[in-house]
Amino acid sequence: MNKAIQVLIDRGFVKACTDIDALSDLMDKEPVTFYLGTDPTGRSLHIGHMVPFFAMHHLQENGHNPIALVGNGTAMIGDPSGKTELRKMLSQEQIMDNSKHIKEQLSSVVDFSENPKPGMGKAQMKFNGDWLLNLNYIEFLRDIGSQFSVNRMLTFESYKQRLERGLSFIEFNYQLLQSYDYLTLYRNCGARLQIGGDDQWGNIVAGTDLIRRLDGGECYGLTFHLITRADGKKMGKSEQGAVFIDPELYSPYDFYQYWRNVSDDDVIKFMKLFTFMSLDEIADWEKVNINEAKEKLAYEQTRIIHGEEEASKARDAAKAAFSTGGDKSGMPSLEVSADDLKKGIGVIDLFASTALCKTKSEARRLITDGGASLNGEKVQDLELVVDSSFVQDGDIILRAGKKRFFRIVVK
RNA sequence: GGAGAGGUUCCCGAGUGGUCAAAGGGGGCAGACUGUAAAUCUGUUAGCUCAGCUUUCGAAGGUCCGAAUCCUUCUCUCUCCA
Repeated sequence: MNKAIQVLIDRGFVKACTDIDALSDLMDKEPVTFYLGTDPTGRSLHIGHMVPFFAMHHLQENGHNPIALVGNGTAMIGDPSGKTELRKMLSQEQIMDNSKHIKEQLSSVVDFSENPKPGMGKAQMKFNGDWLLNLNYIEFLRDIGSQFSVNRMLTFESYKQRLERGLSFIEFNYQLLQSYDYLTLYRNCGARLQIGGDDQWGNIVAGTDLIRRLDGGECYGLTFHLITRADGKKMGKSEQGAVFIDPELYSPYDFYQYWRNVSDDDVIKFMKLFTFMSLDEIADWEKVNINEAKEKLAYEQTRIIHGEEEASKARDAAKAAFSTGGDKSGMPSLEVSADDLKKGIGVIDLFASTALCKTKSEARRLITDGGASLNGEKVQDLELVVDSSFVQDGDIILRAGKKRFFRIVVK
């Protein structure tokens, strides 16, 4: 088996391949240009999106050339695969704005530099709007549409669910557009492989079929497991919503905490998928205390996404919160002026002004339930007024429940 | 175009004139137990100036002392027919 593919198999990525032996031979023979598409439907990617990009990283490291395709064209349509409902229509401006963010975010995992290190593949980024947005409808139907059998499409697993709940024609076209992407990248960039999550299987196979029919070219598809957590929840979803890559939407501290709190059963699996640690190193972590392994996982993952400095800050802040010592500065915080504090702030207002509680009712409830603490002391009184006398070492530490901390910094 | 069904609080889903801020489940939050894990049990889950008040049941009007529940118009979704 080809080395690059073996890496992906060993790390637990691979779910299915159109022809793994043929693909392996091809990759042994020459560097392969491969692509992965993402539709910019949100302002930020979340960690669930990242699995195939980590795979892309490993393939690049082994000398193959990635194309990150940003679907600013397909984002106008919406992919029905794996979804139960029609995607909300996005405006062109939103999509372009999203695309910009995504480009930056991918750089943490994939090296887009002009001159990558020797032995590494050269990566590029493409936008499918470049060829999709100005398509001529009639021409497209004649050239591409004629190659697709509706009967066959209807048998695809990805449409089954939607056939029951309703599928609009616009989404039914998605597969044709994604196939056309593949065809275009095959023709213009020599792409021979498309990778993606397993929900993309149908779309990917449709693409290889199209290329074979029109150009007689042999191309491949490789899909990865859709990652689920041991508790059955969707990867990348936290209680608050998606775990975004963008630090504005999801702070590095919370990001670190997300990984710090994964289930025992997921730790090793996630190390393989979401870090660049070698398999040998991971095997060593398997032997040590599971809690330390979680810390390592959280640190590594945060380092990759947010950088060394943020990762250390997040780790120190977590230490400060959960044990003693450590630098608290990475903890989510809010500045309050010394004057305001002198006057005193009601506990309810104080909690409600932080990310700990969204509303005053929620703050009231939290205190009533006995889940709120100030500097480690449980808040008993709803009427309590917090003033300067509560300040210790320049700040006040609020806590909701056992593990949500917030720092009030006096200015 | 015709016929029918339906849009309920974060989600699913009850509710057909007052006892409805709305059953039940899921999810979330909190408490107990723990290892910042899982499982389990308990409480809680619209907002606020919180034993009171205000805004919610697709939208806008109307009937009534009183509507999520009745009427009118609009709108969206689904199913069947052409």
